[in-house]
Amino acid sequence: MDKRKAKDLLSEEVARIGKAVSSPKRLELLELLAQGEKTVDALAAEAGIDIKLASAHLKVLKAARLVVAERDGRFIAYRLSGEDVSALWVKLRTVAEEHLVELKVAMDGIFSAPEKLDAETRRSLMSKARRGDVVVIDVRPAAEYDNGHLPFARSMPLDEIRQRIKELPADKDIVAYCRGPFCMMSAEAVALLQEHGYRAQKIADGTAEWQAAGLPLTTA
Amino acid sequence: MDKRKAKDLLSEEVARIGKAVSSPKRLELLELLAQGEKTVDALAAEAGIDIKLASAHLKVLKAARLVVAERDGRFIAYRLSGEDVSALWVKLRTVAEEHLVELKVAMDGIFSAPEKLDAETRRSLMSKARRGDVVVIDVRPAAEYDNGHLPFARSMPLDEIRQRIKELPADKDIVAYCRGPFCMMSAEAVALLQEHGYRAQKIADGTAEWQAAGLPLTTA
DNA sequence: CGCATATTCCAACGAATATTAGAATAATGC
DNA sequence: GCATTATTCTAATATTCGTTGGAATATGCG
Repeated sequence: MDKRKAKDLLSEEVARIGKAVSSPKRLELLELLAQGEKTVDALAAEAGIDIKLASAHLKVLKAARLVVAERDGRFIAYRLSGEDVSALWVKLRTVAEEHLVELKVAMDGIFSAPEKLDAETRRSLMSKARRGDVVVIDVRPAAEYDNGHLPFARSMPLDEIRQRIKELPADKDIVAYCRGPFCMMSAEAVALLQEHGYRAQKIADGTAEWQAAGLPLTTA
Repeated sequence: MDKRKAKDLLSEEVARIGKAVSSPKRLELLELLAQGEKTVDALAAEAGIDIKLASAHLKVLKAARLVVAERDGRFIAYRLSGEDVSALWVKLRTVAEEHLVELKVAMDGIFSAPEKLDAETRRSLMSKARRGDVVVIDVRPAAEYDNGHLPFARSMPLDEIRQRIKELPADKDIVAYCRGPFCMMSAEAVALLQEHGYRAQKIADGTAEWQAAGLPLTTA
């Protein structure tokens, strides 16, 4: 029967996407690229791998059309080929979080307070932020903030908080977010702020999670 | 820095899900399981592979916690471990459909009319079905229909259509669906109905797509 | 108990993959 | 044009994965 061959062909094509997301390193690259366009250089440095290896992995992602490359002067910038790729990364991660006990255990060991958000919490956070009852800070590097951020959030990169801490109101609740549930920057920011007497907490959402929940981002 | 190790650990866990969905055969098994619980036997037969191989692939899926097995008498029935797994399959497929030119070409070669649905089309289909202006038929095996089906749809398995064709109204539009965009049953059903003078068309959605679009199923 | 059926386990092979090192390419700036 | 920087390509390695065949396990039935 020829139906078999047709079906195999279709499954094989989808498996190209599956293969692309079957490597830990590539998933980390996707998470980074979900924050915006980045050079091979920057990706390798942030993922803690050799540039050659990063290049090889990016080639695989490109072959699966999950990312596109564009030369920008001497550098080559990679970016996700669409919003749906970011959503796929979120879906993979949430399925893993839901079903893999090992991942739950690992996360409990790394993050003291998970702070997962549901639709209602997200909504109430936004109305509080709109009224100014809480200050939402984006602790990622400024370039990532510029690429898109939560509504009403202000940029306060982790490595600038020490110097700029005076800019934050001491009498208000501060909510920090970063790249998502696997990112440790918001936790560090919260620790730093609490040391200085601020009422700070983190949320697990990053821009990818926010967008996957159907909520809009602000692109400055 | 220890952050690296933590991050690697988290990525590795998610990659377990990625690895599980990196094989064409396993994806096909997931598509089948999205239609409901099935035995190893049935899965192997429908996927066109050896039982041993099916068992091996199911073991991988089970290790990634995407499926759960339960012994039922002499048989072992597998089922998806959650609705989110079905949604992951849909997401993988839609990303592939969106970005892989090769897949688009392959689908154009296999299916003459794609009939993708958007939110508005789905809504209008349902109101027409509710009013009885169209007859929605589920051409999958009866067991899959029983496991969950589109609202207002009636079961009319592909291999029973010939005998039961008189049950269908000749003066109404008939809309057939099956397991999803990769499934060929609805196309065959439509061809058969049109041969007999019925006004029939297919839609790409299966129950997984319907559910992933946020719409409810009916479980008989 | 012993036989039939359904499924898994084990071993083995070739194919595909991740990683590293070294050479090659491509654009920039003097 | 030449050195510099960023990236990719090629080749080589160890490892993992898909697949198949044969043995083992578990359940139901007479």
